[in-house]
Formats: sequence, structure tokens, C-alpha cells
Amino acid sequence: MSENADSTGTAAHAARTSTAADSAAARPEWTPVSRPSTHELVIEAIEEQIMSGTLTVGDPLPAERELASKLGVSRASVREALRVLESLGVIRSSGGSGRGAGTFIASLPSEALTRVLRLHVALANFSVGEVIESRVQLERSSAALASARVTEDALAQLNASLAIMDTPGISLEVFNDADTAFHVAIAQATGNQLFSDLTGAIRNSLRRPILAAFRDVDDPAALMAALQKQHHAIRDAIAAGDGARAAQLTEEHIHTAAEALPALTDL
Amino acid sequence: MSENADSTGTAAHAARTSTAADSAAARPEWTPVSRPSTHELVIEAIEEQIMSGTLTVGDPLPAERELASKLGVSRASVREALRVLESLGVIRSSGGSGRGAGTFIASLPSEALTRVLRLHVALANFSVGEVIESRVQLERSSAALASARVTEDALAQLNASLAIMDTPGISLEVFNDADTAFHVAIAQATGNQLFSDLTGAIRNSLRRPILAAFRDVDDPAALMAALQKQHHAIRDAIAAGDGARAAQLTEEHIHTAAEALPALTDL
DNA sequence: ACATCTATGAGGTCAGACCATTAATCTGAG
DNA sequence: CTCAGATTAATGGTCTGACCTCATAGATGT
Repeated sequence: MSENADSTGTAAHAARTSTAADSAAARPEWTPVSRPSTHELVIEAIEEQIMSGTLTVGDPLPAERELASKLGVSRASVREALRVLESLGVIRSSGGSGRGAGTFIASLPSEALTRVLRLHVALANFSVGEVIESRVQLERSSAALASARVTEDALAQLNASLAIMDTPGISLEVFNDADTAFHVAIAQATGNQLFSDLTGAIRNSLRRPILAAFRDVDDPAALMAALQKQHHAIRDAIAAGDGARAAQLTEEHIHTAAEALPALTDL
Repeated sequence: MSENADSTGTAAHAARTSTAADSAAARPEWTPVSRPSTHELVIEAIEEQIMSGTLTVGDPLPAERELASKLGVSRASVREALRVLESLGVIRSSGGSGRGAGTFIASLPSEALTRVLRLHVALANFSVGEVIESRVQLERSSAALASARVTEDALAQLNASLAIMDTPGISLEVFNDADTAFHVAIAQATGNQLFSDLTGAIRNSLRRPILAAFRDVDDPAALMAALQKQHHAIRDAIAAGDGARAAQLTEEHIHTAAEALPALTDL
């Protein structure tokens, strides 16, 4: 209870210590002086290079031992920092020697977003209802924008996912993954990478709960067929450039799925 | 995976890599067998406890040494895993002994989201234009939903941020932070935590570029005044429950800011 | 020229030590 | 008996130095 609260950061100005009796107005106000741990300092050092543009995607980092000695810290601290950056999808490490060996600035934001959302959904920091509401708003926007910008290539992507889901006798997992791919493809059709990464992350963060909830459905095949019918309608609306209709259909589609899987929102 | 002969057969997972060559149809398809590193196994072990609900917010983890011996790995690997989970806002560690000492499941998704976005914006994986477009869509939704759900308490939050920005002679940083707080408060008024965390993360990821761009503006005070006027209009629309108007004003507001800061989109 | 073998350098892992901090516990004076 | 102070123990934080695996570059041999 009461944890997080402000979260969102920003503040940094509000006096955290309430100092109820403000009679002592001109008190020195000793702030507890936060002492950043060593690995955080290493992260900051690397982050600074990234922020200033000195390091960009594809660039190599110094070897761990070298970095450690340059920064005057132990290799263990450097490694902890690198693991953090790796989990954030910012670097990639491989062993060996010569070409391709070492640590490099990378670009894998999607996995990082997925992991964050998945864990915090599991921890119930975000309720499934909230996530679904976000998904509705996000994908409504995607559908509308995609309708205005869709290309031949993007349409082909949509059709490929639809074809998989049209295959008879398909397994639940395969259907669900193709379903995800379909919605991600719509987001990708907007040309906005953040849209598609967020869409994928939200969808993947619900993968396990969705599959679990699906097993409680009476007639899974019928539900899949119904959803697939809506998929086709959405595809048609996007292909026709009818953004308003695509957005509306997308919202109805997501609500259909959510209501057909009551076990989901019970979480 | 990968066997069977499902027509079309594209994986539908990666989405980023197009996996062009499907010409080699019947090739054995040796997948390089990924060998998870030790710290990843530790993460999985902990994540499994979280997914299954065995560990929830507030629960303590075993001490590092104990966890290491239980899992049969070194303490260094455990620590690397813990640092990753910490960066994802999933755990919190403090030293000492007794009450409050040790490692606990925590709930700080906002900071993690901010960090991911900030780094990937700096790496230009997400362009500022994309981020702003996402912000428009997200905050349009927030404004509309907030208009339908706003409470006295939420309105007070909005007014508090407005009051700070109305203070004459305020510094750029303070104005910007209050601005962020205002928009986050709108998102919070929807009651959807994911909305407000995403809003804060997007906004904070642009903090540095925004402040930098602001310094190129001819008359910062005039711009702040113009934005503040729009803030008041948005607040009024939300208070009046006029969702459509609030959404429209919000979109115009963000576009006003973006166009007044040309240095932003140049990035 | 080609195919091997070896050296090198990178990350991955480990064991053990020491430090800093903090709560719980013990101890002794009042 | 009570309470202040010293002691202790548990925990995260850091460092050192070693060893392993792996993949390439370069030397070596045919």
C-alpha cells in the first residue's frame, strides 16, 4: 500500500521530509545525500556517451577489463552495469575474438519493453483491464493512421498473417502468435516504430494469460473463427483507407476478445 | 520448432527481420541452439516465481549468498540477475540487517519505462517525430477518458501544476517539470496507471532535448505563456466533461509546442 | 594454396575476501 | 527496572584474481 505514489518522477522539488512543525523555518534541511552505487556510475558514464552522441548503434565498447581500469572500478561492477544496459536492449555482448566479438551498442527496444510490461502485469502493477484499455486506444490510433499510410508491402504482411490464421486445424499457440503478428503489422503500417514496439510489447505481455484463458473457452474454434472474421473486416477497412471504420472495428474486435475470455479480466 | 510444412510458413515472431530467403525449403534448418547464460537462468528462476504468483509485491527474496547456494551458482551471477531485475523496477535492495534489509519485490515500472525510452530516443531507434506522434495519440485518449472520469482530487492535481506554471519569473526547468506533471495528472485522472506511466516516460525521455531546444527560442516567456493558456483551456474542457474538445485541444497543444521547437524534430 | 594448429583476446563464471550499514542483542551504570 | 551505549550479526556492495569457453587471426606445416 501507498508505495509508488508519485512515481512518474518529475517532482524532485517537493520536500520529501514533511518536517511537520515548520516553526523551525530556516532549518538547514539536510537531505540524506544519496550515494549512487558503483555500477550506477558506470551506467551513467556509458549513458553519457550515448546521450552526447559519441556512441551510436553499432559502435564497440572497450573490453570489460579495459573499461574497468579506465573507470577505476572493478570488473564486477562493470559487468553489472553492462547486464543492466543489456536488459534495456541497449548493448549486445558476444564472446570469442576478432570480428563481432566484444560488446556493442545495439538496438533491441522491443524485447526490453516486452519484459518490463510482462513482469509488471504479472505483479499486478498494471491490471489486465488497464492493459486492454491501453491496447484499445493504441490500436485504434494505429488502425486510423495505417489506413492513411498503408502500402502494398504492409498489406502483404497483413495478408500473410491472415493466411496463417485461415489455415484449418491450427493450434492455439500458432493462431495467437499470428494474431499478434497481424496487429503488430497494422502498427508497423503506420511507419511509427514506437507504435509497433508498444503494440508487440502489450500483446506479448498478455500472451501467457491469454493462452491460459483460452483453455477455459467452450468452443475455441468458433471463437477463433469469429475473431478471424473481424480480422478480415479490419484488413478490408484499412485497405480501403477508411480510417474511422478501421478504428471502430478494431475497438469492437478487442472487446469481443476480452469478453469472450472472462478469465482474463478476473486476474 | 520449425519443422512441419505450413504453407507460407514465415515465423511471424520477429517482425523486424524479414527473413528473406525462404528458398531453402527442405534444409535441415539447424538452429544455433542458444545457451542461456547463468544470470539469465537466475532471472528466469525468479521470474517464474513471480509469474506463478509465489512472489508478489513486498515479498522478500532470499539473501544473495543463500540464493546463490540454493541455485548452485556464484554470487556474482545472482547479483547480475538482481541488477537486471532492479533496472526493470521489479526489485529493490537495501543493505543492513533486520527489518527492511535485503531484497524485496518492488513496483517501480515508471522509472524503467522512462529509462528504456530515453536511451532508445538518444540512440535514434525512435525518432522524436515518432515519439511526439505517439504522445499525441496517447494524450488524446487520456484527455477524452479523463473528461468522463475526472474527480475533485484529480482536478486539484491539475490546478496545482497550473499554479506552479502561473508563477511569474519561473525557470525553464521548473516550468517544464510542472508541464510534465500537468500532463501526467491528466493521464492519472483516467485511473489507468499504464497511461500515466507511459505519459510520464514519454515526456521524461524528451526532457533533455526539450530543454535544449527551448534555449533556441527567441522569446521563451511568450511561448510559455501561450502554452499555459492552452493548459487552462484543456483543464476547463476536462472539468466540463467535454472529452472531444479536450482531445482536440490537447492535440493542438502538442503540435503548438512541437512547431515552436523546431530544433526538436531536427534530431 | 590449402588445411591444420596455436596464440590471443574477448566474455562468462567462480571463490573468497573485505567493507559499510543497520537492526537486534547484550551490558552496565543509574 | 530502565535506558544509553557497545557489541554482534546479517545483508548488500565492492574488489581481486583466477579459470573456463569460445571464435578469430595468424603461424605452421603439407
